[in-house]
Amino acid sequence: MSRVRVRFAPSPTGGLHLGGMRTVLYNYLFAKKHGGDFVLRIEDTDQTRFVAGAEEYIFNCLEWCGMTPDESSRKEGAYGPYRQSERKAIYGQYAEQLVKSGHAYYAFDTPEALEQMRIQYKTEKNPSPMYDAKVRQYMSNSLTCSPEEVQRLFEAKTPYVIRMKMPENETVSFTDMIRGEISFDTNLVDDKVLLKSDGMPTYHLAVVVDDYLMKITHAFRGEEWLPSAPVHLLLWQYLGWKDAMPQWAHLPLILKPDGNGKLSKRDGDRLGFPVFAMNWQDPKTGEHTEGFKEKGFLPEAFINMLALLGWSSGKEQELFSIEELIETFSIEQVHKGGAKFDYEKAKWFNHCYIQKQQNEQLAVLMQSFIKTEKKYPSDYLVKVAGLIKERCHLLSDFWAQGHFFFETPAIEELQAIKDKWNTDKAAFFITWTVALNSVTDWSHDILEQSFNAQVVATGLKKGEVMLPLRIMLVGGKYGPGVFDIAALIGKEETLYRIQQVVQQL
RNA sequence: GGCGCGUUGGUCAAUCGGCUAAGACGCCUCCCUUUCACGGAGGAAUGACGGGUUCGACUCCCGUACGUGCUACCA
Repeated sequence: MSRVRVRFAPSPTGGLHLGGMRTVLYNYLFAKKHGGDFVLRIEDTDQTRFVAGAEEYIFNCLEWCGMTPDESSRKEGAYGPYRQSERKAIYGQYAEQLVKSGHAYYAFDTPEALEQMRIQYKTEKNPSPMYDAKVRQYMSNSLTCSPEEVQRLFEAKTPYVIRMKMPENETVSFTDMIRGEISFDTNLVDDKVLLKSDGMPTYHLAVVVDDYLMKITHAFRGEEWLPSAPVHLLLWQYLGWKDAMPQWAHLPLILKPDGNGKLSKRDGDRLGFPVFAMNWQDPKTGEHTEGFKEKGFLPEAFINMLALLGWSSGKEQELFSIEELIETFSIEQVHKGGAKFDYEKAKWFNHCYIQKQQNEQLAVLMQSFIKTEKKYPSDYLVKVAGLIKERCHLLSDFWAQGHFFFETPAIEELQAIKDKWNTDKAAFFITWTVALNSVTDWSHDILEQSFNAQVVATGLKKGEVMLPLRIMLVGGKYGPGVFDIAALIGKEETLYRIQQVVQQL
């Protein structure tokens, strides 16, 4: 069998969403598992939808996840160029070849004529008429015009497209790697435009030609492409490449968490979670969309979560390293049905990966979330990371969970102390801070011993003074052990915080 | 409307004719922790519906319903 070659073929039109990233992942895993090549091909045949920066953005997203293509516009292999706009000259000849063999024809219909046709043939039973075998005989094309007329139109530089001539009464079928046997009736498929009037191919011609020329062996794409599969199948056949056709797999959709339908950027905005892999700013509207990366996701967690959204290994294991995914993944085990995206579960994955992460690395990752000007030594950050990591689902939780390591906190829960405050407690803290003043070995154990001794000496219950102490140091009822916190923030700051609060009571 | 595809707890899902239907997320209770979290122990919650086939069906077949995708000189 020939070397496995797969491709991810996005249009550079905007942010890369979950569905797109998952398509990349499955392609990548499949390629690596079979020792094949992972190709990135930019499908920029629609010049009206071109968005500046979108291609670079795609590269950035793949890089963040460590899924670098083996061949791409940045790393030319033997099958370039990898940008369809730069391959424009290639497609025309194949379209012409199809015209010669009788599988395609020139069509001169203006946009107005097409619209007119759709209105004319529209009925209640057929709300969207197709340019098909019946309709094409009433349109302006090389099937209805005489050769002389066609010649005249060419000479007059009349804009034209090349349309595929769909056969009548045929059944086209193929085996999808996920869904099995699928078949279509050609009477229900229209004469797709293959080559546009600007000389650019449409997706239909371009995928087939490029997949052939790039020797793609397996083609994975979203389920939304299923209805046009017969067009592609026939093209492979008419171009005489049937034996080289890749195996197809149509991936299920990723659905919105509530209600029904395909997950869209809007849902993320509405429900408060990212949909794009990384931050994306639309150059035209200036609209900014937060990505998983900037939201505080670790790429390993993001990938793990994505892999299991529509695929299952069949085992109980849920945490997979990229190597394990490559080892375990199989396209046949991808589900047929769409999966609703669950942000809570996504955060759970991230939480797991944060726990696995070394404190040293976490400290570096968390740095961008510190909101104070002051710089802290890295070993301080490492200690903080170790103390609060288990409370974080996102890297961005770092601040909410550990801000008091970097600033004197506002006392949110002052009332909780006030309610049960009395002179005994006030005396406790005053005498304890005095005792603390002479402590030289400022460590967790010493602090705890000192505190316990003071509790015994005053006859108070430990719990009565523990909670106030926590609130004095943290501002609220949360966070790591109080003596850990005190030990880390240091003597001066600890005493300062206690005194500040005691004064307010 | 037509065509395609899909349908196991709230969500992700296991099962490839033997089910008293795994597991995970989330939720609830309890334990641990004089905070929160982590961890531990429990709990509630599932085969869209109707027909077949079969000793036996969540698993196979057929209908129905529902959902979703497509139906552009967009991908």
